[in-house]
Amino acid sequence: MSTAKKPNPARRSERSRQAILDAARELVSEVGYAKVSIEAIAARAGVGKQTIYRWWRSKGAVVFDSFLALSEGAHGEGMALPDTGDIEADLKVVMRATVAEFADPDFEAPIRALNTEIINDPDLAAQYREKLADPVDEAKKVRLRSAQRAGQIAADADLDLVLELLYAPLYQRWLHRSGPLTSEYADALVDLTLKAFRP
Amino acid sequence: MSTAKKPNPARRSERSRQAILDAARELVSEVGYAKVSIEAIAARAGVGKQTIYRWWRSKGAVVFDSFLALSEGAHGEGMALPDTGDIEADLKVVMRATVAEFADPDFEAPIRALNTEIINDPDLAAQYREKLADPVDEAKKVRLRSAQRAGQIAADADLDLVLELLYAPLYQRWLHRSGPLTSEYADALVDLTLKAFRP
DNA sequence: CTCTCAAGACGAGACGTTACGTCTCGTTGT
DNA sequence: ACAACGAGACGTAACGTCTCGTCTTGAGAG
Repeated sequence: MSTAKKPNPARRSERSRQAILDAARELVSEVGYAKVSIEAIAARAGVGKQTIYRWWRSKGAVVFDSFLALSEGAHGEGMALPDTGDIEADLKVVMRATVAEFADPDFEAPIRALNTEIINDPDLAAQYREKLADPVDEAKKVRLRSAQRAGQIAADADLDLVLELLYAPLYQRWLHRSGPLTSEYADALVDLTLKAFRP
Repeated sequence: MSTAKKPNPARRSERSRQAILDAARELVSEVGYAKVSIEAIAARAGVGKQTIYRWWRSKGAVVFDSFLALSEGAHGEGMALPDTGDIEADLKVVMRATVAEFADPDFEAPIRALNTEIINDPDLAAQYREKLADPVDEAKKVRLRSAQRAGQIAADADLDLVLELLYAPLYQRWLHRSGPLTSEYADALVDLTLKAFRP
């Protein structure tokens, strides 16, 4: 029997929750993830430390939630990929957009922070996949299935594998800073992946 | 003009250096990277804290060096890949070995710790590529060039791209715990990559 | 080639600081 | 009313700097 007393979520202060999430996001951008402390988040949010410890189990969880809140609401129909009937062209558009996104310095710090936490915390990793990665991947798979029906991709292709071949090299190059992320690189990945999964 | 006084490396105590590196490696295995402190390393090594701060600029740098020391000496001819003339078979052997390595719990903690540091410290990332990744990649490229001469891989293939297609999906799957790492998976990556780069 | 011997790296640990996570306090809001 | 709240005190841990003597070492003297 766990003696843990559970706070009542119904009485939770939405104002404080928002202030904490905002403060966390701001601080990560300003001083970098490693230098952010829970005390600093509490001070910036004008909140008692206990209010943070009551609802989150670590700094990583707070920061993770603050990022999650950002991309919420983007989970409607707006995330459907373009479908012109030309899978190569459509994928290149999407991959080039991803490259551009990774090049934005404003995304650099938060995404690296996110990855740092995900690597070391299986719980957060699961939450990340469930709330962020899986929905986005599913949207991409919708487009890939359409390509399968059009005979542009092998009908028996493992779509998870397709996505890995497309995105993992890009992701690794960015994470390790092991090479330039250019439009040409994005195009090359699309060409190679389509060749690998050609019917 | 930097006013920093530089310690004289010629007078450095090799005994202390080794003790620190050993202590760091042990502690990471025992309690996990996040919970390792410089004070604990110093205590375990029987060394003054200043001796650590004198030669390393952060905990990450110490731990990184301790891993680096492990794989030193493996940089001879012993790291050449098998070359039976059959690139598919040879790559599958190597990839299956990599999968097995990643599955070893003893490697789990150190490699995740290493990646945590590399993501957030461009300096360590550069050192990692120079001292570890590049030499290993070069050995793999030797085998790939042999395959190119044998007409098993397109002569104009970008070998860095070949390696990324092979390893990045594996690496990402392990890092994010987003799927099982099996021999079948390793084989699939080899098959797909070879198809993508077929002449 | 051996013998000094000062420079400086060393082990130990004190120091002030920061942040941790827990724990009261009154206060506020539902 | 009661539980979550803002505020902040508390003991602990580790930070990075610093000052002690002590021990090592390499360059010059013999």
